[in-house]
Amino acid sequence: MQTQPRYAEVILPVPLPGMFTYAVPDELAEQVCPGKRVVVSFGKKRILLGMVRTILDQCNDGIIPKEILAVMDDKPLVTETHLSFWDWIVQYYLCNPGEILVAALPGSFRLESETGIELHPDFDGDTGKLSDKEFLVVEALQFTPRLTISDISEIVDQKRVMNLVNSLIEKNIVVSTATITEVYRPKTITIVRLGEKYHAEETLNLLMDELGKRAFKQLSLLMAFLQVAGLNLKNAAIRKKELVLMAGASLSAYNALCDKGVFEEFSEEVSRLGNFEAVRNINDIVLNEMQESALEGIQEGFAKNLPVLLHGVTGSGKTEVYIRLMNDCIRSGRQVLYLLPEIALTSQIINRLRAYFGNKVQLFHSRYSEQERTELWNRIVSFSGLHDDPWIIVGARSSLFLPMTDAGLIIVDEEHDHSFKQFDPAPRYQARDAAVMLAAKLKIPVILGTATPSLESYHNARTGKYWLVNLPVRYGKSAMPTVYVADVAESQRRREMKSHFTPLLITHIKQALETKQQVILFQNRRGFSLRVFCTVCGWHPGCPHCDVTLTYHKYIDKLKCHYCGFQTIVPKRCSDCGSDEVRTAGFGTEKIEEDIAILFPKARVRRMDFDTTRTKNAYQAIIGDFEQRVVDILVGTQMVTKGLDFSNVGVVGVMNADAMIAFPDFRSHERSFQHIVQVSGRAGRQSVPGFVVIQTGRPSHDIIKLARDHNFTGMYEMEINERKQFFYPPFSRLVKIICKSKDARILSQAAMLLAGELRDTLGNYVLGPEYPLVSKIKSEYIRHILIKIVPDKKLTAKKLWIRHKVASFQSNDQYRKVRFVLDVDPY
DNA sequence: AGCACGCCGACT
DNA sequence: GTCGGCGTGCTC
Repeated sequence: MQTQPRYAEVILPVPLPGMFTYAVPDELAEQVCPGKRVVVSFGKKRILLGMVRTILDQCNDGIIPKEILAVMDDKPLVTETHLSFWDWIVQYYLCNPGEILVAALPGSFRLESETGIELHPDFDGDTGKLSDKEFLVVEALQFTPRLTISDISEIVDQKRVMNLVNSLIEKNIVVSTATITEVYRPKTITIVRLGEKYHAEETLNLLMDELGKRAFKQLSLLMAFLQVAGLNLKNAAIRKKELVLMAGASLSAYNALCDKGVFEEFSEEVSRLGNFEAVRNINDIVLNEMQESALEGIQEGFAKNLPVLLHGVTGSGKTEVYIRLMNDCIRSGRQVLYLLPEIALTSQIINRLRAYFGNKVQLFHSRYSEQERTELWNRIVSFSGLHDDPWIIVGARSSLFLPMTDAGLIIVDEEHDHSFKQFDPAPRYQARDAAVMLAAKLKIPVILGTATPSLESYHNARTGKYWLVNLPVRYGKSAMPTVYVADVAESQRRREMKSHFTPLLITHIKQALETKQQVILFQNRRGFSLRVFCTVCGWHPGCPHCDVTLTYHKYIDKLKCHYCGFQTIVPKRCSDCGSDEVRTAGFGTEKIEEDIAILFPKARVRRMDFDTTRTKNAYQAIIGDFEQRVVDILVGTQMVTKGLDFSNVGVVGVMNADAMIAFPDFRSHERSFQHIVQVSGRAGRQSVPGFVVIQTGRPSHDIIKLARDHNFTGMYEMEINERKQFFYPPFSRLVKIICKSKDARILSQAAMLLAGELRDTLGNYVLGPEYPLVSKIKSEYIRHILIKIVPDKKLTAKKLWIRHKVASFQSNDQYRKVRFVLDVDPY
């Protein structure tokens, strides 16, 4: 016999440590349970939707709990396992539970109320004793039943409005209300049917004669309807939009027919998530010998209950292996979660998966609208194993929080990718690592797949924590691409460079275009784009709010800051020495796009970078065009390096490998290797032989040679030794403390002092404070303190200690203005 | 994070 | 007086 819940610990959508205890009123006792949302009052005015985490039968001393006001859900939205996963993230990544709630639930599930006022039911309409402003408010309330505080602000054109509101409340003229409204509405479409009267042939013929005399547009609407309906007059239903479009008629003609009762409108609920038919059979997938043995290897790892690291070279056919595993999982009645690092990749993979699994596949990522997310959540919560239920979720890192009730397999593709780590805002979690933890909690298998494993994962495989499976050969007839290293310095000396292209790269591009093959050009950073500088004194305009040089954007003919969005016109004169010798230099994707168009005027060039992929479908459009071969040359940033699968790429050019390698960061070599090998992997899939040209000023650099030879283990051995020697991950764990303040002096002081205090206990495991690469963003100065921790049993305790230390330091009166952000396992 | 409260300077 | 600005403290 279970006792009645008396108290509940509730997670609230606020960035505060810990949870809040609320009393469970008797009438709600049967409904309250972990994983359901509840309405509670928080602070003086706020009404919030929170998530019940635990039931308590006692309440801690010293707090007077308020009562839960209402329970929002019939059944838990989130399972106990997922809630315990949330607990883990809070503890491991040192964030607040509320931050996870915000990251996990679609906005519409955690709506916050806005306080408002309504007319008091007993108000007699006597406005005589009111001030002018009070009168304005009361007058407005005659027209709208409810006003929010900000509405009132606007009406009386005054910022502070509480005095006014309070006086109205005291006079019993208005009452204050706070309501929670759920905003999710299913999407509906309008369906048109033929009015019953016209089901009979005679009436219909009469009508047509009638319309034929003068109402031609109406007639054409009717004809269009009949054409689609065919013999099925009675039951035919057509979308209003389609019908009007087909007939080329206007809405007024359509409405006229509705008024006559010829057409009847119905509204029908439809999914925002689309509808897809499976067009291919799983059995058509024929795995080669290598893939078969990889599949066996994976199953062996599953049997040992170990996370599996699938190291398959680019183009080795990992996806086919995944599809087989997914199919097995689904057939055993369980769901699959397929994580990808970025939206750019989802659009390609989703098409491949939908061909086999149709509606069973659902996409999910941050560019989904609130409504779409809510619909998917609802469908997942009510998952019951039906044919069209969401069996396979393909998504970016936030899909880890989808409350899948019957998950049976997690796949993390491109596991090495850094965008699995969320940086801002909290929770700053690494989705790949979190996925391994989630799988452990769910007691289900997990695969991490990649052509270039992260050092961390590969180290785990070497030390027996993960199970390693190799897929060392490309699928089908394609061979690994031939990689050339082009010496930029040498070509410059010989004056053979054309813009930023070496003769070697140009030759290969030309060859590829002549044989109707496509080209991908990779330029590593947007930051390396055009800058404006004075040729006399070297002055270059920087952002007034950030510690960066402004970059020139041709399409708007302006200088722009990539950190805060600040824009300004290009100065005609140097503001330092006054000369008018202001020029642009450097090269970004935009510049390359421009230069390549001059070198190959007939080629169709497209650019894929941050600027050209802002909208939800922009990726898909560019990738689609490239797939359809509407584009010959694709110029892009990191986005083009990632797991995209094109069948006709003859040449890949790495425009400048050096900036990547020289990046001041202990992961720069690993990252450069990954980028070069990944982008090279886009070349020569299927039967086309592929070529890669890496342009560099340092052709003898180890990383260049290793990447040229696709020598992953060579890179691993070299880098892992460095990591060991300097005690970096995977041998240590890192916690970065990011210190921010608008006051540069206080910040320096505080960071120095905090680092000193930490050093007193942790010794030289504390590095810094250091100036980060960009030491000022949006008028805020920044310092980093880095702490290395031995990853032993005390890891969690040590992290908690750091958290407490920082919190107590922050309560120092002097350093109130400094904010400290903790980033665990930073990138 | 929000939100209220309280204190101070500016303005009708 | 009253309003806006901003620093401070609290939220079960």
